Amino acid sequence: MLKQEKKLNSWFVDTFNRISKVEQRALNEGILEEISLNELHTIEAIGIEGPQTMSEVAARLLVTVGTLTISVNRLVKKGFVWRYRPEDDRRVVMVLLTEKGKDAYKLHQDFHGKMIKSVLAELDKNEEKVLLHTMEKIHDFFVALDVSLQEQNKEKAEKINKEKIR
Amino acid sequence: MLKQEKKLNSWFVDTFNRISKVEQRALNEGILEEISLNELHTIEAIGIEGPQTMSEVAARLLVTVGTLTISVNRLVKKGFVWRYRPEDDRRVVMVLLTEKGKDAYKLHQDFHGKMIKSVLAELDKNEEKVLLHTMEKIHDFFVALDVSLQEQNKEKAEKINKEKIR
DNA sequence: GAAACCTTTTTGATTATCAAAATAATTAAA
DNA sequence: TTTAATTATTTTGATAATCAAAAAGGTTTC
Repeated sequence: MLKQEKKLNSWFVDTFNRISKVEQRALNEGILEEISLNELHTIEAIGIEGPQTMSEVAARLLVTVGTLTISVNRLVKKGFVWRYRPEDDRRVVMVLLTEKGKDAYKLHQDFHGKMIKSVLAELDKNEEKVLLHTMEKIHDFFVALDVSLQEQNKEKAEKINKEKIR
Repeated sequence: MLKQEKKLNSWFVDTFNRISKVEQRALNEGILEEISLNELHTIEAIGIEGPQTMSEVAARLLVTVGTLTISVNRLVKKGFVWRYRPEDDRRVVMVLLTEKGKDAYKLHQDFHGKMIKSVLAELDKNEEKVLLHTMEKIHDFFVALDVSLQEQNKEKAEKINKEKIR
């Protein structure tokens, strides 16, 4: 890596580390005191747009459905989430936010909004434009990389499986 | 939030979720197969610049020293890290990377380097310049926010403590 | 109506994390 | 120069997050 790339890299790494700490520390108020950052992200992924299946939410969070089951259990117990099986297809499980869950969602959205606004406040119009452009590129880059790695790992796992069968 | 802010926010959120997944999946090769992403980040924080104290490394990772002790135990057992007490001040514990640890460090740095290069490849010279400037600002912003939230929480904890004593 | 398929939960295991208590070593104070 | 205060780390006890694989409960297909 060149010197500039190194700098950029360490800013990325440290900023990313810090963002989750910041979110965690900001959780110390009101309703949010009784949930973890992860639970909040689950609430965020369920969203206020109406019921979602467990699979949909797990895909959005990039975790297995089993992992989601565990945090949803807790969120239901704490009163942030409702869970039910629809009559038409009783295999699936729908989850949606209760009023309390929606409040938490909104508080977190406000927090994100403030964060974004404060970041943008530091930048001039041109910088803002470049940042938007860059973030889109970075996002797309990671989506593509994620998908291709996922496929690679799948293939690898299948190979191993075949060898086991032999 | 305005439309642009919303976009920026959702890129942040999703990129954020994905980066750790991507790094995890990319770990599925060679030496890196035997360590977790977190352990790799510990290796990254120890670095190749020579021995560091436990406290220094913990501060860099933004975790408690107790947490670090646990992952260093494992890294020592797996042969990535050396640990010793220096003669001149036997309170502190120094950690440093073994050859194997350095190899892992370099592999991970290469991965980061590729990541940075692919992002920069999408930008023209001017955008690159602006991005560097912008990321520095964003980084500093989050460091400042993190520090101030940390202080707030400390004060709050002290208040609660005083009330308990009364 | 049995077999194949789909969706979720459960199980068993590991890792990451913290706060608080315990341990070990040094420095300051009496 | 023993005692107290300070510093640095580890241990302990507890909880949360995670996965893969097995189990359970439904639906479709043949």
